[in-house]
Amino acid sequence: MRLVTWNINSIRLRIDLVRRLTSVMAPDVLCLQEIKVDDPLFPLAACEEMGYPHVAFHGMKGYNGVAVLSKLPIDDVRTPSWCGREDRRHLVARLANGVSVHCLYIPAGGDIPDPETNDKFAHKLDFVRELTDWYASNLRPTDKAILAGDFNIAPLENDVWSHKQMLRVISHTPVEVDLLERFQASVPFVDAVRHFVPHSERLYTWWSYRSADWEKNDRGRRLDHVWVTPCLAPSLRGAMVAREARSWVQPSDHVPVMIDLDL
DNA sequence: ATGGTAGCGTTGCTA
Repeated sequence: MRLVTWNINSIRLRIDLVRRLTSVMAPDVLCLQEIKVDDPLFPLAACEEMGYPHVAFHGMKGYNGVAVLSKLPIDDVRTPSWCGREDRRHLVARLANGVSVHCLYIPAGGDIPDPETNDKFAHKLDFVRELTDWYASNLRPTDKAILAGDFNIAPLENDVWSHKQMLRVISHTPVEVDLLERFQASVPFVDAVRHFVPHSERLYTWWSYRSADWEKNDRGRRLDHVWVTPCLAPSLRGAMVAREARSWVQPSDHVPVMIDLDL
């Protein structure tokens, strides 16, 4: 089974890029974040035409929103919400092969890395704490589950272009990296991409729209992740970050992340 | 220290 996750930054504006991705990579399951569309306007027919008859989506007008496109039947869909908000950042699709796919979009957290003065950062930290508690009590290491999405946190030194300069920049601050590590340890999850790419190797999935010449400067961050439960780790066969998608016409600022499993 | 771009949907919010 091949799974790809991608923060698409508007599924309607970039539906042709979704088409390009699915024809090039042919995932069995595609997790999308920031679809930025209310459910009645979701491009369901286009997804079906691409070969994904099973689609679950949970969107809202203008912001956020997540979707799972699948070639395999989806037996059950859940859309948890956190911190008392209806943010539409989380969708759990149970596939007919017994694997649960958890599509997740963790809040970015704003600019100032202080939860006392920045409500968005406080929300991000609370969001991860609530996820940690929920997964610790609801998911076991023997459950077949994949957690994929834009986590908006780059945990490792080589997940950012400059560890030292990023320590005070939201996405790489010690407090959120520590919370993400606790979250990962709660099940515990296996980082399916770093399973194949050594920690000593730089790896990014996001480059800001604001930086000119992103490719030359390469000031990226690894914000997008795929984690699997321990029982799926022996089935992992490969992982890849589709960096070339950042050069596509009118690209997302995130690129697709892929894993292959032999179930 | 600052500002840079993009999307949504109307002009400010979010990333």
